Amino acid sequence: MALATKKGPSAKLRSAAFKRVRADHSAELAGDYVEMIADLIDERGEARCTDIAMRLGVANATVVKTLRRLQTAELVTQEPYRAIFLTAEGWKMAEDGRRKHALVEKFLLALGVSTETARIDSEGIEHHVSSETLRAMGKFLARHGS
Amino acid sequence: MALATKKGPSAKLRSAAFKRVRADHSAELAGDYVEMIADLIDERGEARCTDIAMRLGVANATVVKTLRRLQTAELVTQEPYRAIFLTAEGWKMAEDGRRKHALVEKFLLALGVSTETARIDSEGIEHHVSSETLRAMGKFLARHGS
DNA sequence: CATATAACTTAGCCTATGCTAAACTTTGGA
DNA sequence: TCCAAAGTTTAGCATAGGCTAAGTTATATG
Ligand SMILES: [Mn+2]
Ligand SMILES: [Mn+2]
Ligand SMILES: [Mn+2]
Ligand SMILES: [Mn+2]
Repeated sequence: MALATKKGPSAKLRSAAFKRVRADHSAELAGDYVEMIADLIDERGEARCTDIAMRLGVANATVVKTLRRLQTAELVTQEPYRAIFLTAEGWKMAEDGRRKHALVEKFLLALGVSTETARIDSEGIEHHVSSETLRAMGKFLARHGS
Repeated sequence: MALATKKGPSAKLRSAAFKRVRADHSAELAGDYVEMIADLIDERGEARCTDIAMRLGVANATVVKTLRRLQTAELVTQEPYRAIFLTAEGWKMAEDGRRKHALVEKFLLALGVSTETARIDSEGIEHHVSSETLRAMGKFLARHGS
């Protein structure tokens, strides 16, 4: 068959995209947690398991287990039955995440979607936006949107 | 503390975003598989485990196991040691996915990012774009870009 | 100041998604 | 034709991220 076989990138290059997605996803939960913990500390002075569980829409026990991993990763500290704190590294990750998240959300708004949709879609999209794309979104915002 | 406490959406509303992300993620693998199977069938006449494993960058056994789930979900059919086929539902999902994926990728290009970055970022972003955002991207493409 | 309630933790379970190693089929060449 | 290589499947393992139910600690209030 002498079909044009317009072939895309090599298998090697192709797999790079999926590897990036898998890497994004394995960093995602940690990013959302530290961002939320930072928000809770700023908003109400402290972050507690229950608030995180509420906001994420998962069971309390799930939060407890995840926090253990974040402790191992040196992103948070916690004494039993006490509030949760961020390490320096945790704060850095939270702030990077907030910046990126806010930019993506503002970008979607500037693109013309509703407040609700921007809020919801940005929660997933934020984790897959490379720095190059983030810059492009920033430029768009500078031209259009606020 | 009489801080302004500019509070965002209710916890209930907030959790909706994370629930959407979790739902997106649980649909994601199936979407990527059927899209890739459709591509392989179109490009080379048939889809085999090995090709999928190569392109995804995972082990063969992982693909075999995932295909079992997709069979249960009635998205693909397969006889032992034979090529993989899509059901009618599988083709529909593949085509919807291709449309969305292509639009997101073209949108990123129109936004000004490189071919490589558009290809890579769109692989993750496509799964978190609501129909409203997709429409907004379509409008942007109509104005700018090709 | 005692105790009921709220918050937190533990235990035990599940599914999805990954891996390696070993076994089994298919198939193209010699 | 037959057999080695390529492709496929199975078995067994691991981790992440969910859940419920039951136990433990802290705390607010009567
Ligand atoms: Mn997020
Ligand atoms: Mn994602
Ligand atoms: Mn896709
Ligand atoms: Mn994808």
